[in-house]
Amino acid sequence: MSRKPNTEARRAEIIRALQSVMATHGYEKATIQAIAKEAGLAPGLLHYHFKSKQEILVSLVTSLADYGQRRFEQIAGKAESPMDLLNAYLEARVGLGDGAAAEIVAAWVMIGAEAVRQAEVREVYQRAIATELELLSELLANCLRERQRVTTGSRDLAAALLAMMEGAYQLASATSGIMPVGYAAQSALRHAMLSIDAAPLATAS
Amino acid sequence: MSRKPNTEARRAEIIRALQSVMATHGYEKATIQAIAKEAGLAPGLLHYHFKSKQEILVSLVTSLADYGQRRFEQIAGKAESPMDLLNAYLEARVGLGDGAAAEIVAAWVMIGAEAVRQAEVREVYQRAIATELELLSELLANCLRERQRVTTGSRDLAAALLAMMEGAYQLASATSGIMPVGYAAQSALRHAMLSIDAAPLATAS
Amino acid sequence: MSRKPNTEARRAEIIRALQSVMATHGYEKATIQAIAKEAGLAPGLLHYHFKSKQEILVSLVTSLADYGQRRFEQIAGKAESPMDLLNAYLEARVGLGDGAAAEIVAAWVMIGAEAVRQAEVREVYQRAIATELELLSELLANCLRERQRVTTGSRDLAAALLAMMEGAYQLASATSGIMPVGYAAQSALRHAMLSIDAAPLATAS
Amino acid sequence: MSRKPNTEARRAEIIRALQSVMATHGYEKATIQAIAKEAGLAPGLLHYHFKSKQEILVSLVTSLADYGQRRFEQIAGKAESPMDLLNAYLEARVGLGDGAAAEIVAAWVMIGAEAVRQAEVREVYQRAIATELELLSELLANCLRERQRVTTGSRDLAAALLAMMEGAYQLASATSGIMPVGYAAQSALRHAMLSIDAAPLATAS
DNA sequence: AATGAATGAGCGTTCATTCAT
DNA sequence: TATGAATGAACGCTCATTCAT
Repeated sequence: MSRKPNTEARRAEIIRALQSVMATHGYEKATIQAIAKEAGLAPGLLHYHFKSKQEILVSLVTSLADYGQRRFEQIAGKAESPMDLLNAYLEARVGLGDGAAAEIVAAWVMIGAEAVRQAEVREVYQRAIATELELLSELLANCLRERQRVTTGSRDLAAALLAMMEGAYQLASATSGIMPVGYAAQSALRHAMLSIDAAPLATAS
Repeated sequence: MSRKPNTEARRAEIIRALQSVMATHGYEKATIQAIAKEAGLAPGLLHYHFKSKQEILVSLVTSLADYGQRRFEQIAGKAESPMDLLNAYLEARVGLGDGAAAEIVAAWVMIGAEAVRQAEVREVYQRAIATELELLSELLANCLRERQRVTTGSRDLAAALLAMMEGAYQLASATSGIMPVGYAAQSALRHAMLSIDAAPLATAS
Repeated sequence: MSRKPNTEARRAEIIRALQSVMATHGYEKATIQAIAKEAGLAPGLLHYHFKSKQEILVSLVTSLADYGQRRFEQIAGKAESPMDLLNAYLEARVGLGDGAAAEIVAAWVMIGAEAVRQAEVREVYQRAIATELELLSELLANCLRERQRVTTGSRDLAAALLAMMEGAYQLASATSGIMPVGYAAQSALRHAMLSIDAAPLATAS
Repeated sequence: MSRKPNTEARRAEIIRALQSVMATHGYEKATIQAIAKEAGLAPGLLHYHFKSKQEILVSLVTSLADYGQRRFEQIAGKAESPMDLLNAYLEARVGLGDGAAAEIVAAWVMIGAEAVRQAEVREVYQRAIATELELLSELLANCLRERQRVTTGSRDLAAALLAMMEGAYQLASATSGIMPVGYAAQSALRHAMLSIDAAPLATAS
């Protein structure tokens, strides 16, 4: 007899709507009214499901981080070698082709800017970045190990690749023609391979 | 009899104040009141010297682009070889150490986000990025030529390096410890050198 | 469950408040704050029900035009002869006696001035005037026909009478004693009757 | 040795500039900056020659009233009969053909609206209207006397004609095609003549 | 759960007026 | 006289948030 709570579904709709509006209008101009309209909901409902506008943003950040994780795991399922896994990761991050991806990428750029100025957003953003860094670092280390190289430089290399991907997001969103997102995957992979090959051989201890 | 115009000086002060406030609060929260306070001016005066808040932002973008240009030329003056020049460029872009640099870097990240959503900002941002790309591309081509390599990949390599630097700006501003800006210069240089060495030799035709 | 919309009622209140404030302070000085206070509403609410201040003004113009129309129809209901109808019209337009009328008249004068400088207001103002002109023209033609006169001059006469009424509004609002509004009805009627009598007889064809 | 004061010339320029700007933008939007630009003067200079913006407006009203007076006297110079004089008056008031006239007419409409809400403007506006009324009344009385009619109705008739002219200004400024200013002169003259002819004969006492 | 009206602080911008030069 | 920078109050408008229904 009790009503079935649909809070989780509603929250997801709202988060999704914020992502969509943020992609083109930024966070400040993503008004509650605009998000509600995008989601097809009454404005008042948003504050029923979320305490504040910032809470929607924070939820979006974790939501996007989770989405990236799932996407990688999905693509990685088919991979067998460490190199395949690395490739799968880069593909999951920057090898996005369709329109929905452009929205996600633009939204992520906006999130990055908000992370600079909002401590609460920064916290969850940082956590997401740190997780990425760790994952990528591990993937690179595995590649290095496979080729009998020392793994000391894997974290620095991961940071460089991460920066390249984030920068590609930015350039892809704010310019046209100069740097398509998809192109970044190749660049990153090439950089990774060059660096792996250039790494010193691990001596048997 | 008549009063001397001081518009140029005032405009510079205001632009500088916007940069400072944007670095920590973003563009939307960089209110006219806040900028005026930072500049030590009356709020109304800002609209005497600028038509709109957006005009201040656009001026800041070109101002920062010019600053980068001058900084490179200054550092490049001492350089002799193509490799030195490349190094000087990367140093000018990401080898910033002092506090003022962090402000510039953070402001540039905010500008990048605004470029996504404001056409007028995007235009001038794009122009700045294109100029950088061309310059860096030329520097890389010179390095390639010096080592008798084909220069076909120089533009793609330049784009990758540019993305890496922009991404480093973002990560440096929004996270701590993960990726210091200064570190990006080394990464970029290493990537450049690896790529140059890996480029095929130019055959005498 | 859901709340009932009350937009139409609120819009009417706001329009009414604008009319009241405009009558004594003009359009520019009829600030959103002042209108809100007059209506007993929070200032922000005005922009919830209207997109802009100008939209309130445009709504007021059509509202007043409609009111005039209704007022005429009401008075005209008792009329029987063409001359009675003409009299009813003039009465409805300028034979206003009570205090509410003075407010309407003054507001209309302000609207006239705004129509000169705001294209959007001019458009709806012009439409209202054109409707009046057509109606008055028809009423005059009927009077002329009843007396077997040619109706060729009816439109010019209508324009002259309309001008006289608008001018009476202006003089009644801006001066005291020189031209009471109510007096204009008599003048206009006299002018109409003289003109009708002076019109040439329609010859049987 | 002493500098030749040019205050009067400057004041005239400023008044003229206000008239020009008011005609299209109204009084509130006729900013000091805009008036100064129209006059080709520095903004600060306006408050050197006038105490306030309102003082410029008041000066404009008297200036326009004087201009009308001079214009009538000029045209009236050639007139011989009372009827010629009446005709000359109406011609001077509404028989304006060129472009400068449209500006004056529109400015006068704006002044009329300001007179409703500003006591100080109303005062001088009222004085101008009263002068007009007296003059027109006298002209009509002369026409009536010439035809041996009683002059009792001359003032009421004058008021009606004045209203018609003011209304014609309004309609000519805010609408197009419905009522050209120039047309009002004929209407008014016809109305005057009909009324004069209809006035009862003065009996020899 | 859901609606949509209501609130009021704060935004960018305008502008009459003042004033140092 | 003349200039143009400077001031600050007030404007129309936006918007996150609250709340009665």
